[in-house]
Amino acid sequence: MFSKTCKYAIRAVIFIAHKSADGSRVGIKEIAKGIDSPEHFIAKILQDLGKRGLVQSLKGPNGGFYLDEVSKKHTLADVVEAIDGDGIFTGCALGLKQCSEIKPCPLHSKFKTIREQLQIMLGSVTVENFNDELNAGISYLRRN
Amino acid sequence: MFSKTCKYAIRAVIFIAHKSADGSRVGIKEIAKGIDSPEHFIAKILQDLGKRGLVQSLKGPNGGFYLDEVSKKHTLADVVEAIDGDGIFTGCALGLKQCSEIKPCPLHSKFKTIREQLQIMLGSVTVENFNDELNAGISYLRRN
DNA sequence: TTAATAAAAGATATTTTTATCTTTTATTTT
DNA sequence: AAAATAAAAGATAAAAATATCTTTTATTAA
Ligand code: FES
Ligand code: FES
Repeated sequence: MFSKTCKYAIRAVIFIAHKSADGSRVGIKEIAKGIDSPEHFIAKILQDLGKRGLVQSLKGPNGGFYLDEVSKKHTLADVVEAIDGDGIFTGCALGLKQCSEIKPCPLHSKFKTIREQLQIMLGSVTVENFNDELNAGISYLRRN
Repeated sequence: MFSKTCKYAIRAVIFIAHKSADGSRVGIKEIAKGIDSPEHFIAKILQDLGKRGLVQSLKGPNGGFYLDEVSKKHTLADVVEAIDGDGIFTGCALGLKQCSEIKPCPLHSKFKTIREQLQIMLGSVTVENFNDELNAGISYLRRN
């Protein structure tokens, strides 16, 4: 569904939203531990998300990653698109060069419905939407 | 969504079902052209599907690939599972080691619905289901 | 203003996926 | 039986994804 990179990215932004909700910043080590990802790898991913304006960061002591008011409101669809591109929302299920109504693949009509539902679902939740349930221990960003 | 290998595989089995519906066999070159895939690569994939009993083949003149009565009835879910495994049907959207109700990721409940719909959709169509529409030129297995 | 901290940037390495090429085996036709 | 055909098998290669390591830059605190 999503690339491994994208899964890490989603977990990371949700984690940052959660941990920096009080205005503080979260370091890369804490993030890596919190979402169970390779430290240097998630660093690269966040660097990329930073360039795209999906996360903010500060260097030096007390530095780390955080989200400004705009970033908090980004949807998971934004994150997915930033990392994996829009192929998942627009591409052909069977890999035809072009998904289209005019010359559709055999799966087109049935697949389209599901693809749209995925897009609606991801577009309807912001990265900060999960803060409460993470606090309450109702959902998790890592497993043992 | 699916690996490139899996997309080729699905297109190939649908193509074979279509072309061998009359009891004949289809050669690897015709398949590769018909679904616009690298010839040697789809050969490897079909070799694999052959071992798993999802396609049949015969060597020598008039040889090629075909589907027996059982194979024709296999669903696209069977093909996907043979190539990509069941991760798409059972795995966590965010890559947690285990998808579960007890310690779910933030996306679990919403994602589960979509994952199930995908499984139902793929499980409800057999590889031969598309023969008529392919004949009628209503759907396609390649684009220019 | 020096030392410590933490991310950014750059370089390299490993693994997995995708693709290609060659040789062998099975089958059929002549 | 020999020649031709076509897939199976094996070996190699290229590309992409994932992961790690090192150096640099920015920021803060002592
Ligand atoms: S053409 Fe394949 S999904 Fe639209
Ligand atoms: S735990 Fe993530 S989808 Fe079920």
